[in-house]
Amino acid sequence: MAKPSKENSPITEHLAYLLAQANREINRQLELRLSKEGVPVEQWRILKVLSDGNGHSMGELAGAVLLNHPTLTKMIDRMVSDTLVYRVQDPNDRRKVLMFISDRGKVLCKKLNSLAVDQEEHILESYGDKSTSELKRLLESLIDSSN
Amino acid sequence: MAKPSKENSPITEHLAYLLAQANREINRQLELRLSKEGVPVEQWRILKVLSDGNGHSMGELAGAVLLNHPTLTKMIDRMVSDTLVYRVQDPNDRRKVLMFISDRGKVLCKKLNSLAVDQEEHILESYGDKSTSELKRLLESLIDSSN
DNA sequence: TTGAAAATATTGAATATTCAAGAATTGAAG
DNA sequence: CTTCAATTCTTGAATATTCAATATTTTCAA
Repeated sequence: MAKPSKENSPITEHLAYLLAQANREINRQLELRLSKEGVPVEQWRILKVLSDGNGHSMGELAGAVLLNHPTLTKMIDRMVSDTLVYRVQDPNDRRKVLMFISDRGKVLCKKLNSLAVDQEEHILESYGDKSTSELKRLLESLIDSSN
Repeated sequence: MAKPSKENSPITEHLAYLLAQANREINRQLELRLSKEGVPVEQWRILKVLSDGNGHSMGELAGAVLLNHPTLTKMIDRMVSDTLVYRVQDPNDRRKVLMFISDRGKVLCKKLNSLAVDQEEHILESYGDKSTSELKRLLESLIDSSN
């Protein structure tokens, strides 16, 4: 009898595929909410990271918001035009640029946060409290184990 | 005393962010393996879906491999140039195009499958059998509950 | 049967992302 | 000190993706 082999297993059983599918779906829902303010998900992430009021370098930001460096530069250019954030040269290391959130950025960020909370609550309802926190735990540990 | 509010929670605690991060990491690893054959992840998915030998319409494929329609068309154009797949007009509904995998495509798909299995095994080792299957179960159910 | 609406796939222009190279600054070895 | 390698960010060209419009075929109501 044939040994059960993974080589023929349908793509829908692969972890990589399930992650892509779930990510796509949740992201789509979030995008839909944030589009009420005309803001892409990445910009919300940027604002959220900067909303601690501290300066964050481009490299740091790129890692935090899951964008590569040149893409981030260009997105930040747009956000600077929209006066949501601003650049300051790091006085301690002039290779670096420190990004700060503006007052306008803070106001927008608050609105976006509440839209995002709406979504999380919607997930909690349809998916369940228990499952959600368990899923988060497992994802964190997967990310950990991948470094 | 302050009511604990989600509005200030760091971005790293949002389900959408954890999914994006995990997806990014696992996808990066898979990309790295498949790059040995010079094939992007999406093309492997396409080959895998087509490897049942049946014809699949573009719309069906687009859904299955998580690409939107025009992007898929252009990727298929490249794969046709590489003689990995070919188009046949659906005789029953001539609006549709049925995609088939070629012999060359099948050979490549086998190699890619084994590279992908390598990765899944690597995950099983570092992350654990139990966690992996539990994570898959939760992801499937999240995807279900989102429809 | 006919004609309007829906479904399917492709195309081209607009937009976004990525890769490779460049500019500026720092670190550190000799 | 001086110089060379490493770090950080930006830029421009190449590539890829997306949006809107188009072409073709089917469906279905009148």
